[in-house]
Amino acid sequence: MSKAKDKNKEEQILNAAKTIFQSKGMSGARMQEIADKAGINKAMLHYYYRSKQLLFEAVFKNAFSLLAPQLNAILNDDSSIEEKIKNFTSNYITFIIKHPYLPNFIIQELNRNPEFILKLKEDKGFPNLDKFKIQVDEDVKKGFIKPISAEQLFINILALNIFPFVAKPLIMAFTNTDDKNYKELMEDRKTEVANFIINSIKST
Amino acid sequence: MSKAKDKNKEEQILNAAKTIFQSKGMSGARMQEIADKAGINKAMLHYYYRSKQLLFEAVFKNAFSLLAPQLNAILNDDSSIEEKIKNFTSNYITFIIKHPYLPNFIIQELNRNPEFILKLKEDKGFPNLDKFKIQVDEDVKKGFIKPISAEQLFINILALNIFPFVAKPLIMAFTNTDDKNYKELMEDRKTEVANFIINSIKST
DNA sequence: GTCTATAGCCAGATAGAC
DNA sequence: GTCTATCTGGCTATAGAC
Repeated sequence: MSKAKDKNKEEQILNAAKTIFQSKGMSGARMQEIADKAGINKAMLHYYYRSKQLLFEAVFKNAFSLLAPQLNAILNDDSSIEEKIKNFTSNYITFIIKHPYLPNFIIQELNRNPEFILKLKEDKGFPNLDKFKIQVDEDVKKGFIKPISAEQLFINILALNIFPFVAKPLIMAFTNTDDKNYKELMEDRKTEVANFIINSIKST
Repeated sequence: MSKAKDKNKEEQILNAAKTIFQSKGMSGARMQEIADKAGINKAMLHYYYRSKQLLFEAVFKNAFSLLAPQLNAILNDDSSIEEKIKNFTSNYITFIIKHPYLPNFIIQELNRNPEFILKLKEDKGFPNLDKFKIQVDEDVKKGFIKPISAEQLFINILALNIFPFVAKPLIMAFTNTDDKNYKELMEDRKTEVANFIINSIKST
């Protein structure tokens, strides 16, 4: 039974489904478990969402729609590269600390089902590198930053921000930290990551 | 039916199981599918490995034991930080291009089953940061590299190397690349990533 | 060791009463 | 809209012949 103030049943179900799907994946999740968590009957899941597959897709799209605006922020606003990196890193890590299962869920299910991405790409609002690419290329040309392709820089930014959450158990094991220490590491990264990137690309 | 020259049935099964488990995960994999791929009867899987769970654990340990030595290389050899980063990046990316499902598989199943890591940590040969930490701290103290904690540096190295493979579908979608372009991007990273890291940390 | 047949269970989906 | 009961199929695992 999730938080009391879900307006309607549909939302109540969606929230329960989110929790279960995000922690167990499509194939590991059980409709019964979702029903229990939502505090309703299993038959109602089918009444509202018809099938497990459709319920899953609703959850997935919802999850992705939370993430996409975060990316668009870095790609499409008008600030300098350096500011973009600082803002994105700090905002993104703050955001993920609140939704820790999100990136792993999306990555996981896209790997199982790469054709999903085609549907997502149709939506306007799907992150697009065009503007960012122009900006990076210009800054390189003007000598503001060291030569780097926009694609590689973008991959690096994503990697440094997202990976530590996706690989949490691995990282905790390697660095021999408990949950509290891990949290501190991630807090530090809100500024560390931006510095790391900017140090690397800025011209000397 | 996998490559003809599996010495014995056990290995033949293990190889088939590896393929299926790595692409579908524990809960998504079907024993029948593994049997088909191995070209043998479903009952034989149980004869050799008793249960799906045990077969899975065999595959998982096997996968992890491929990855661990790669990490130990960077953590425990005697070269300089800069050389370590260069060697690791180039070797690791070469290695993963050959085993693309590996990191995702390990990360995925550890997230579902964080207690797995406890068993792995018991093995000697489990990657350990102690030596790397001493080296980084000394280099920082001597002013060879900019101040950074060994843990954060290690996380960054892992992130930049591993993430692009884990998030392949996402990255292909964002950068609008096909399989061929993606491969080129990854090839470039064999040197790009090391440069990116070294640029960031080396003293000016 | 290898195979066929089947036990036994569990999960998604639906019928139908209320 | 909501619930109970049940159908149906698929999956792991094993019994048992060879």
